[in-house]
Amino acid sequence: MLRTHKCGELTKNHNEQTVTVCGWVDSYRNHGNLIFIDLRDRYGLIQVVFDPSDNEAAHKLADTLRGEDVIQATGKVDLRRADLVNPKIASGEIEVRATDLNILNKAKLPPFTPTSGNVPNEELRLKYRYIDLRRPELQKALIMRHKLCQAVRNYFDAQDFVEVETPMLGKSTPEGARDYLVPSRVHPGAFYALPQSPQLYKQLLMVAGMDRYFQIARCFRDEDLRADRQPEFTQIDVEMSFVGQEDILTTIDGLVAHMVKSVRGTDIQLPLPRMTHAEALERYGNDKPDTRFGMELTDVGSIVKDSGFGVFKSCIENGGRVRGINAKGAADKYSRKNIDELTAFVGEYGAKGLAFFRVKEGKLDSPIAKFLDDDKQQALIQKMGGENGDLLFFVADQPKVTSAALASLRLRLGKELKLYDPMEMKPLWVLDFPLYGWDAEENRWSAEHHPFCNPNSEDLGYFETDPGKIRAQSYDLVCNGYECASGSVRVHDPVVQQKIFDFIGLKSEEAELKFGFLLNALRFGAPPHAGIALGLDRWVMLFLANDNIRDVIAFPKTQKASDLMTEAPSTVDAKQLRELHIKCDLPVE
RNA sequence: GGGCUCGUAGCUCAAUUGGUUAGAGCGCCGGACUGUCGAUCCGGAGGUUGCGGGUUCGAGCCCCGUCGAGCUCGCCA
Repeated sequence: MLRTHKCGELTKNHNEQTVTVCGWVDSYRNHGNLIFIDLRDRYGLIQVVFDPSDNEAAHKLADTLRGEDVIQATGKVDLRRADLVNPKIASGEIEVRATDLNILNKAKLPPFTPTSGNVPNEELRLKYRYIDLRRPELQKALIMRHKLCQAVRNYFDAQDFVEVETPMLGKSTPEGARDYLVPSRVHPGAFYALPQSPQLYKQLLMVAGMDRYFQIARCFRDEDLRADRQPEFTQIDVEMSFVGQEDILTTIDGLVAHMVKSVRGTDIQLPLPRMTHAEALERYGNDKPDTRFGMELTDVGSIVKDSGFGVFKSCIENGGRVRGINAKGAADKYSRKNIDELTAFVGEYGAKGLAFFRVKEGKLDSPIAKFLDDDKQQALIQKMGGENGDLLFFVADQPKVTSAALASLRLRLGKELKLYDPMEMKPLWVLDFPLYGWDAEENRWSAEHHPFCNPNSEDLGYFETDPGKIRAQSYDLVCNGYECASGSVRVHDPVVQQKIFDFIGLKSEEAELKFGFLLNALRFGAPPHAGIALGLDRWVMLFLANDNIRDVIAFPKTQKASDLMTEAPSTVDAKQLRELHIKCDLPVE
């Protein structure tokens, strides 16, 4: 060991002890005859003092120290005089009077100073990620991530779950996200796919009788990225046999409570609230509601359908809806210009306009208020729960557009008006998702969750009449507007599974080819089973109240899925390609 | 694939309507200094304004293209 103590662990209890510490030079203050170094490691800072009367050579060497140099210093821990205590750092009551200095690695001038407080642009941070990761904030995120994983493993282990590793090199399957492919050298022209999730393997583990499985599993999806999406991410993957939906919900309720307790030290009330998919869409406009604040969507179609405002009226006549939200007390906080910006904002979701009214002296104040008579104005104010000073927004459009536009507007206003505490966590279950959605592009029904999800037994009659009405035995766990877990009761009957493949237009030969192993397994004694997967990255984000997934991943990729540090992906040698029987057909400019 | 924002010194940013030699703070280099902790003081170096083209008497600023980063719609069972 090159050190006897960590920088951040020294306290006044170590007074008079001779210690050796190692770390990075965080800052230096050179007074000529007296040199102060703040030495940093993962655990904190300690001030090291070099006095020529302690050791002239060490003092002389300390004169050359600069930021981010890695050093080893030996000396006696000394209580600081009361007037010299630095309350800003944990070890501020003490310092190390160095009698020896060893420069372990003289650092080049770094492209940025990780602990200066001004954070450089992300491009630079990602290129020099190893320097960026010296920032205590990122170290905190990685440590929390580790703690969370530990809590997850403890929770499941205590309940007889077994963590099983499943293959990274698997089979490409239709449905779902685009696969990352890995060419096979020994099977010319054939490819493995990296897992989008261990979905099929975990079901096969149930057939194998593992009964209770979990895995902290890396998953890969080759789709366009977002602030909360990386091409490779981590799932807490769970599957159980001989259980139904209720058992999964209860098990995961317990897991969430355990995670919150482990990370935050606080208790969360169980069971977690539940809401149907239909209710979420109606009240919040999306299937992942942020329930930390109100401002729920209100339908005012019945009031405006025969009003003098043509936009509202014709919208209703054409099968659309008029819905609105009430930004309490925001009438003076949004200028005409701000509202124009909001109009453009909802335009991104297909809304052709954004009607707004300020509630003023008990009436509506707006360029379009004149189209609504007194009775309608009063009815609107009442329905929206309007009070003087409120700002009402309405979108008149096709139902889906009103949902999407108002859901996003609500989130934006909630954030801008600071309607919630960013540290608060409000998880809830969203249940009764539709099993199928109409895929206009492919002109067929397709599975909303995945094709292994069991239909709600009450809805089987809709297969022939109205497939969009079939509810799935699936469930999402939503927290603060993020989908952070998703699962379902699986099909364990090969006949039903075949029927579903038929229904989504997967020809039986193709189903046999792509999923034959699953259908086969279901024929060999498959227990009823159900499962779920939690997005680990998103949970870490939630616990840190962070909205950027890259800040909770040690080595993340950019939006174009490249690694700025290693410069992956990259071209490879012609020899490698030949071995893989691959020729590149690059796009021509 | 579409929309929007950004790119100026090592870093964070500024630069009036398109107008002289592109500035500041931090950092860096040299010097001074025995109690600092965002040390202080004195001096200094540091720029192909991402790249390419265009408009103009004149471009960091306007236009077109391109590269990169971010946000987002589509996409993500």
